[in-house]
Parts: sequence; C-alpha cells; structure tokens
Amino acid sequence: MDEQWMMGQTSLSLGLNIARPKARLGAPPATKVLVEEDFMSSRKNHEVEALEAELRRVGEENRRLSDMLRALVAKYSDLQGKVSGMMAAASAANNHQTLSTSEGGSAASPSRKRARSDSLDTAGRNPSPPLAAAGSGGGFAVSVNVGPDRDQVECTSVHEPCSSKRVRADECKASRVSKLYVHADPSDLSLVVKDGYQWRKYGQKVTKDNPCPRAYFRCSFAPSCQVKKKVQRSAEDKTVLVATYEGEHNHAQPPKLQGTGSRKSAEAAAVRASPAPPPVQQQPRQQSTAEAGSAADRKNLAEQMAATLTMDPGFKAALVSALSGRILELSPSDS
DNA sequence: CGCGTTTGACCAGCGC
DNA sequence: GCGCTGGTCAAACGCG
Repeated sequence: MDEQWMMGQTSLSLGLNIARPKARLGAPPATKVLVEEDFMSSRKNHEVEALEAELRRVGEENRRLSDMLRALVAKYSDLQGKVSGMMAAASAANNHQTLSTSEGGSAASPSRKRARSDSLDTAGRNPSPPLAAAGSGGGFAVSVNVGPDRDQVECTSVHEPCSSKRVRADECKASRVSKLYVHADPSDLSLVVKDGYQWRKYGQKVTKDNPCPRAYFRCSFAPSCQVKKKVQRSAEDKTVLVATYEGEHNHAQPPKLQGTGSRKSAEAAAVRASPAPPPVQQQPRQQSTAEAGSAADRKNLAEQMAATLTMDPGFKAALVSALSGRILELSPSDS
C-alpha cells in the first residue's frame, strides 16, 4: 500500500470515484516501462490484480455505505413523516378543543398582568385568539435535529403543563410553548434567532438563573399575531441560543427575501440558514397544504440531509477513516 | 422621518 | 406586608 495510493483515498466522498484504476494504476514513465517491461511484467501483473481486487472491495464498501446512507435517509424521512402526521393530528385535536372551549364563552385576556387599554392591545382586533389549546392530557413533544450548513437546529415543540408559576391556568391552556435550540457563534452577542419570521424586540432582562440576558420579542409581521418569543443563551452552553415561542402564528411565513439594506435583511438572510421554520400554527388550511406538500418536503429533506452529509468535512473524514481502516484490514499485508 | 432597539421603570404574582 | 422575580411598557436613541 503505497503512500500515493492512500493519499488518493483522502479524496473519497460518497460519490467515490472508483472508475479510475487505469489512471491511478498508471504505469511508470514510458522509458522506465521500456526498461523493466519484460523483467517486471509478471510481478506487475500480480500487483495490478491485487490492486484491482482491492478496488473492487472498496467499490463494494462504497456501495454498502451508500446503501446504508440511503436506508438511513429513507428511515429518517419515514420518521419525519410520522412526526408530521402526529403533529398534524395533535394540532387538529387541539383546534377542536379550542373551538369547544371558546364556544363556552369568556375569551382570555391577551394581557396576563394588566387590563391596560394600551395601543398594543390587539384583543379587540382579534376577538378569537388563534392560540390552540394545549393538550391537557399528557405532554406531546417532538424533537427534530437537522444539520444545515451552519447551525444545528433542534426544535422541540411541547404542549407543556403550567411550567410557569405566573401563568394562570386558563393561560396555560391557551398557550402552546415551543422551544428552539440554535447553535450560534459565541462571538455573536446578538440574541437573534433566525427563524424566518419578523420579530420586534420589546424588552430584555437578566434573569436569576442565567447570567445571560433574555430578550423578549413579538411577532411584528402581523399586528394581530400575538406570538411571543424569548431568546436566551443556554446557561450550560453559551453557544446555544434557546428560543421559547409562546403561541402560534396566525399568518403565513413572511416572504423570505425582502428589500435590501433594511434590518429585516438579517432576518431574511437567516431564513436561508434555518431549514426548519418555528412551530407554526397548523390551521386547517395550512394543514391541508402541508399534507399535500409533505411528500415533496420529505424528499427535499432527504436530499438536504444527503447533501449536508456529503458536504460535511467531518462526516467525510470519518467516512474516509472508516474506509481506510476497513481497506487496511482487508488488504493483503504487504507492509 | 419612520422603524427598530435599548434600557430603566413599572407592574403583578409568588414565597416567606 | 415585603421583597424578589419575570414580564412589559415607553421614552430615548440609533440607523437607513
């Protein structure tokens, strides 16, 4: 196993190019061939055969790995589909509950603490809050881990019981809380979680349990949208931003690419890096479209995963390492 | 000038 | 009742 051969293997990718035996096994310079051709021909034939056998093994390994990856992607897509189905079912059930409870009468006040009649109070404009009631029986949590180009995003959507002491019981029923974990650059001090929506920051506070400040955002895309977002760096891992969403959007995701130069460009640009939008309310209308597009989405997701994996140098290095080790195991011990 | 962010003050719930 | 704490308000400020 010569060094050049091994160096050649460092370029291994999922699309291993094993169809270059002639080039790589290429004979030495022509003059040398003329000198050694007769003398070395028999021995070289053996070497070529051995190398070709190794190549075949590598090819087999490559195929196996590719199959494994395909199977993995297929399983992931399948699981993703099941998760989507569960989410849709849960959302449908919750919407049902919302209808039944809101018919009962008193709509909860949008303001938890004060009955102010400030200009921001949108209760009048939004007589039936779009918030879906959380499933009271048993928490429902979904965690999806996707590795986009830059950020690792883990989204956990939870219908949680009253976690906050301050939140009244009825509010608990009416608010769906979701958490989004975003891997952020530690040097980036901004508490901006890029999720494709437009947020307006209305406050910042240092909390007791975390030295990092917590930022409070409101959805600024639709005045009637009462979704709130809290963003705070994780106390354990400062590179992780924890975005807590309260409520659900009652509007579609804003257009991704907007005007240039505006501050919104940062959010718009963020859309590119964020493959998974935040937990959006799955209203019946959106739900149907989501179901219609789920197959395509899953396919896109699988393709994205495959592309991400193939572009990930770490994955590539690990694959090369595994392949090299396997090849060294299988290859005749000529060293 | 309009819009978004910053930041200190205020409010309300909770525990003691 | 008091203090602590989280959440919110709104004036001041900055930026395009």
